[in-house]
Amino acid sequence: MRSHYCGEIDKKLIDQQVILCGWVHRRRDHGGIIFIDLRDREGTVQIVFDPDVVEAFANAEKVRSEYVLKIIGKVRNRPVGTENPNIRTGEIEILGKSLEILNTAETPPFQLDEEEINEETRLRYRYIDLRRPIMQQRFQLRAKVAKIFRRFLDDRGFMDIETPMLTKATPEGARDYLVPSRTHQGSFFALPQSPQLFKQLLMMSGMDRYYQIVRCFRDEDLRADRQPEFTQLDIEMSFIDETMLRNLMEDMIRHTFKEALNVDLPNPFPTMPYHEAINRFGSDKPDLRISLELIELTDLMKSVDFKVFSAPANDPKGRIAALLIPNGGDLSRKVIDEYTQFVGIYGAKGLAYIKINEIAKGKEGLQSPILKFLPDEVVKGILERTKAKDGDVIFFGADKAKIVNESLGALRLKIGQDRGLVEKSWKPLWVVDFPMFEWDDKENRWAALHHPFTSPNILDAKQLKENPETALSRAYDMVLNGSEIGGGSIRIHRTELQSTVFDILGIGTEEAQQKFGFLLDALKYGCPPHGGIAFGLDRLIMLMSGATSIRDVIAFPKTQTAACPLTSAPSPANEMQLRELNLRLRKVEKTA
RNA sequence: GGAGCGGUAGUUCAGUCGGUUAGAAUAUCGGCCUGUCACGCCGAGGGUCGCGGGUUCGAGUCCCGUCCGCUCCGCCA
Repeated sequence: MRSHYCGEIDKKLIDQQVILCGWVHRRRDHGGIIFIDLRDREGTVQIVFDPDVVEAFANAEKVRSEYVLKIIGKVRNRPVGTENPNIRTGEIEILGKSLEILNTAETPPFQLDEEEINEETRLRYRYIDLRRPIMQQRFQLRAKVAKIFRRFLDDRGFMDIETPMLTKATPEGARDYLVPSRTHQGSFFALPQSPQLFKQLLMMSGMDRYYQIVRCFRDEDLRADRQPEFTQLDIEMSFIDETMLRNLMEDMIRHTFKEALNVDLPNPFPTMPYHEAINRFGSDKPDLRISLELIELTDLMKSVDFKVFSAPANDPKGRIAALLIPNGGDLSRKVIDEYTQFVGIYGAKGLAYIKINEIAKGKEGLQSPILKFLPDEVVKGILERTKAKDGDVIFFGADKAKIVNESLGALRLKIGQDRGLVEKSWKPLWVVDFPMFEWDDKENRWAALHHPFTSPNILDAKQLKENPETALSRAYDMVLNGSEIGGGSIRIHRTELQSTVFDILGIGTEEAQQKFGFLLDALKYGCPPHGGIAFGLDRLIMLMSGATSIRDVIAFPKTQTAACPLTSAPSPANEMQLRELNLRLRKVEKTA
C-alpha cells in the first residue's frame, strides 16, 4: 500500500491501493454515490464511494467542506460512459473503501474558489487563505527558489552564517525598530535594517564567501512592494572586484530562472550607467519591456518666448523632455486630463502635448494648446527629434530635472500599461556608475546615495574631498522589469578612505567612532578588498510568481499601517513588562 | 505628514434625485433529483448599511469628524 498526496495520483497507479489525506473541497451525492473532491497542495482528486461501501458511506454522510479526511481506496479508471470533457478532476478516480474524519470544520469565512477577497479578511484568516491553490503555488515557488540559491552558493564555497537580530541602531538610513534592554535600562537594541556591517566584519574574519537568507527590519511606511520586515538574500565576498561579483550573481539569477521557471535570461545582462537610465527612462530602475523613451529637448528651448519652457531650459538644474506615444492621437481630453493629474503627483505643474494630425500640413496639421508659443523652427526640431508620425501624440515635461524625470518616468510606465505596450518578457539589467554623493537641500550636506561603506571610484582622499560631486560609487543595482531586485557594491577596505567618506558626509571623528568605531577598529587589523550584494527575496518571488504585492508571497504579512489582523499585533504591553523595562507610557492628549 | 479609491448579508457586489418592507449571486440550512465535478430544481434563515455627530418630516444615499483596508506621494542610506 502506498501513501500519496491527492494531486500525485496518476494513471500509473491504477489498481493500487492508496491512502489520501487532505481537505474536502466539495462533496456531492448522486444515485446513492458520494463524490468527494479532496484537495491538498498538489491539486484535487475525486473520491467515489459506491453504495456498497457501507462503512465509508456511513461516515461520509457527515462530511462537509473543509473537513480533514483520511481515505483508503483503490485507483481506477473512470467507468465507461462517464467521460465528460468538462471534468476537472482527471480520467481516473479513487474508489473509496474507508474514510476517517481526522477533523471537522466550520464553514470557512470565505469561499476558497472566490478570486477577489477583501484583503483584511484574507489576512485575518490567513491560515485559510493560504489553502488556496494560487497561494500554495506561490509558496512552493518561494521555497524552490530559496533552495536553488542555497545550492548554487553552497556549491561555490559560500558559507551560511547567521548575524544578530538584536543589534545596534544605525544612525543613517531607515528608521529603526527598537527593542528595550532589561539588563541595561534606558538602552535599546535595534533590529537590523540589513546585516551590512556584520557581513563586512566577516570578510575581515576570513570568511571569504558568506551568504544568508535573512530577515531585515525597517520602520518606514509600507507599499505594495515594501513590508516592515522582509527577507534578503545577503552575499559578501573577499578578493573580488565588481566584474567578478556581477558575473557570478548573473549566473545565479539566470540559473534560478531556468531551474524554477524554465526561463532563459540573456547572457550577459545589459549594463547601463545611472545617468543614461535617468536621461532615457527617467528612472534608475527602468522597465525595458516598454520601448518608450524620454527625448531631450532642453537645448531646443533656450530662446523660445514661452516661460514655461525657457525658464527650465536656462536653469542648470532644469530639463525639458518629450515622451512620444505612437498612435496616441486618439487619447481623449478626459484621459489627457487624468495624465495631467497623474504627473501632478510627482510635482509637475502641467502636461503640455502636441497631437500630430497630419504632419505634411506643417503647423496646421498639429493640435496643441502650446503651439502658438513655439516658433516654427522649434516645432520642426521637436518633430524631427521625436520622429513623430501622423496619429501620434507628444507629451512634454518642463521643470527641475528631478521633477521631469520622475513625472515623465512614471507617465511612461502608466501609458505603457494603459496601452498594452508592455512586452511579455523578462528584461534584466545592471545599473552602474551611481554618483557617490547626493546633495541634500534640506539638511544642507552631502548624503550617500548607496551607503557610507561603498567605495568611491576616486581613491585619493584629497581629490575626493575637493570634488565629491564628480565621484562615482562602485555600486551596482540589478533591475528586472522595472523593479530593483538587488543592489550592492565594492566596499571601502581602508581606514583612511572610510574616514574621508565619513568626513564628506559630515560625520565627525567622534561621531564616527561612537557609531561605527567597531568597524573602523576592525579595518585597522587588515581588511581584504571585498564587496557584495543583497537581493530582495520577497520582491523577486513576487515578480517570478506574477503577484502584484509582496504580501502575496509572505505567509503572514502586515497591513499598510504595519499591523497584523491575524494576531492583532502590535498590542499594548502590560504594566509588569513595562516596569521591568523601566518604561512608562506618556498619556497622549487628543487635540480637539 | 499628504492625495485618491473603498467599507451594505458569511463572501463578492448592486442600491437611481434623499422617500414605503435594503436587493442579487454565492455560501449556509431544509426538501427533491441523482456518475456528479461552478450539478440542477424548490424553499428557508441571514443586515449595528464601519463608527460618532449633523442637516432633514425622512439618510445606506447629503455634510463634518473618526476608524479600518488598498494604491500612491513624502519617507525607505
